[in-house]
Amino acid sequence: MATIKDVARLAGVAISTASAAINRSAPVSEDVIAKVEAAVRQIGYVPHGGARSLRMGQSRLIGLILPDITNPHFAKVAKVVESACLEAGYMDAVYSTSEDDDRERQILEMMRMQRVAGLIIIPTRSDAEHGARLAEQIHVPTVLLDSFVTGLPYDVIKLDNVTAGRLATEHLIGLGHRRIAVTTGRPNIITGEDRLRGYLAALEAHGIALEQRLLIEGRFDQATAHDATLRLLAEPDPPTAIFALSNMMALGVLNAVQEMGLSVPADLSVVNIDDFDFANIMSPPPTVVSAPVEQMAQRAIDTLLAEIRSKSAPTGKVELFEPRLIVRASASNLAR
Amino acid sequence: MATIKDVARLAGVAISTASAAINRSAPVSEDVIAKVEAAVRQIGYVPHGGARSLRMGQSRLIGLILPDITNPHFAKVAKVVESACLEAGYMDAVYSTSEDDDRERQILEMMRMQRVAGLIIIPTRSDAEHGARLAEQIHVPTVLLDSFVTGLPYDVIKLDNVTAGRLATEHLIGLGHRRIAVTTGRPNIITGEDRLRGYLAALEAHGIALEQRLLIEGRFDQATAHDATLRLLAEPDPPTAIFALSNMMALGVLNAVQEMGLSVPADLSVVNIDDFDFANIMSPPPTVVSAPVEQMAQRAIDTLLAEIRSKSAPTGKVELFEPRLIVRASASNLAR
DNA sequence: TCTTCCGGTCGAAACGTTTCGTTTTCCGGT
DNA sequence: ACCGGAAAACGAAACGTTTCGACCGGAAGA
Repeated sequence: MATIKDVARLAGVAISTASAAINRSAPVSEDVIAKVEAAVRQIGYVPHGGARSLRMGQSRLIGLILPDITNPHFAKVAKVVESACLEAGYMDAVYSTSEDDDRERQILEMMRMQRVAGLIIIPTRSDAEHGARLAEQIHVPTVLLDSFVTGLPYDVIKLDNVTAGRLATEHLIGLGHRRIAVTTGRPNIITGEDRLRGYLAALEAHGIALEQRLLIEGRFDQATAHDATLRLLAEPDPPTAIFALSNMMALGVLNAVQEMGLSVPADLSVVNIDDFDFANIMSPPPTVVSAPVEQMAQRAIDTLLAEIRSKSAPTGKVELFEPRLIVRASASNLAR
Repeated sequence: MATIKDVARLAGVAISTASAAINRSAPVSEDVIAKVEAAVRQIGYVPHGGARSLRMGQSRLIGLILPDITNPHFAKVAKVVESACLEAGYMDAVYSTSEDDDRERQILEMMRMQRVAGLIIIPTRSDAEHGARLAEQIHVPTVLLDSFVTGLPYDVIKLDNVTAGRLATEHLIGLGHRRIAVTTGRPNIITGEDRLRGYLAALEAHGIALEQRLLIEGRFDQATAHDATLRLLAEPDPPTAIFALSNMMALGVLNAVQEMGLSVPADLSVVNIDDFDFANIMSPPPTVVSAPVEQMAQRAIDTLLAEIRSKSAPTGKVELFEPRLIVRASASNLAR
């Protein structure tokens, strides 16, 4: 395969000159640039990324670590990041942790092996212990997306989850609901905790007592939300509404209701966080609290790129994005 | 950062011995292995991927190039490939072409720069010209997924698209439909062409004349299918059924029908290829022809890995997977 | 006219691995 | 006690870049 040596020989210049011409990293005369570029095209030269990263101490690779690429929410993030990277001359390596700590560790190790220039992480857990472990393994500019990990000095981009939780809950309360169940994620995931906090705040603001049985601990996935819904609706005095903390959990709830031969919103009102692309062909079109995913992702990659380029230390700033309530048809006035 | 040199010094052995111990690439005594591994752990040594790829001529990276990671169909492929790679000690770099030739070219160049060990491609086009261009840029083991590109010697894994098209169409015909529109992809995408071929075969087998106006050329996306549906349904003598060639196009059709205040399947029957995860909460639950995406992706990465390991030339074999008709509620008997 | 400086070019070193040919060590057989 | 040979360990070269100091010639300033 063609190397820069071949280019240099063909162009009749020194290797270092060819390098300078290709990268515009030092003054080179016009005609030499022309000759070098011609040579590059002629032999189809493509720089060796490995050699480059060896010499320069870091590669033009950016790592994106998220829970599950299969979730449309995260797929959107991946797409935005990819585009931005490509534009900036970087590649990105996307990895799904599947919410598994070991896997996250393994991925982080591969990232390190590739000497990635920077990292965007949506971590599996937000507790301090996990944060410490992460910090130990990470030695490059990093931006935390969606989730804040206590004790880590990195920049954070996330939704105002407390407000999101409050918005959803208050909408249901405004509709007359009092027994509102909520499907949460595992503890130690700040996203979930904050949304729950918003829920609790709304309840309290309206003088509604919290019922522990209505708090369902899941794993942000479809299955647990599905099962919990089945169980909850079979109880005496079932909830009249469910607030699902994520898109996947909402799908689980909706499925369960449908399986039981009940219907939304007649038998149960549902609100969730995260919009769906295909919302208008769902039955019913869901009322949701949506997050500006793409903008957040864009901000994350912009921040990271800036940090990489400026070689500046992370500011440790937390940037909040505002959620928005979109009223459709999955939540209705409580019939009495 | 720690290098293998540090490991060697700490373990009290030569660099080459440390390397052999780490990679098990040459006989090393038990106690030396133990010492080296201890040293690795102690200083947190992680090999430098770039240096490795420089020396070995290829990296432990596998490229996955697909149309759009945001499409759940492709996201599934990405997930399967990622898992398999990780298991085999590889990393994968996923890229979306957005059906753009230039972008595909740019991605391919980055892949080459990284000296990827292999490639899985779902190409944007299937014509010979494009194939030639591709072949020119690719110099590593490659597997073509979903799509066959004429003139390329690589292994191919794909759905039996002709049968898929026939299955869908025959189901509609069996329901009494005669005016069946079909939303296709751009020409030169073999996937679409084959599915269309199945449609035509089914029509012919049942003695139904083809109406050109019912052939809608799209780009496998939601928007074109949406617009076409709007137009088609406004015509005199509109189709009673639509066969959507992809999941995204089906979404477009469904949206359009819903917008017009009509309903599926009462006013229009719809069948499409590719199932939806959330099928049972769609209204109506769609009748589809589904493809075993995950199995196909697994087969693709297995084939690629085998090829990389054995350093054998590609067999150029085309492997077909069978589609399956799943009858739900979006297609019904034609009321007369 | 002599010096200074700068744009342009060059050569060589260094980055961290793996690999291959060579040397050392150790063992069993005579 | 010695030899032969296999197993284990070693040292050095090579992979393809970028970067840095050195060099050269010509223009500008004295």
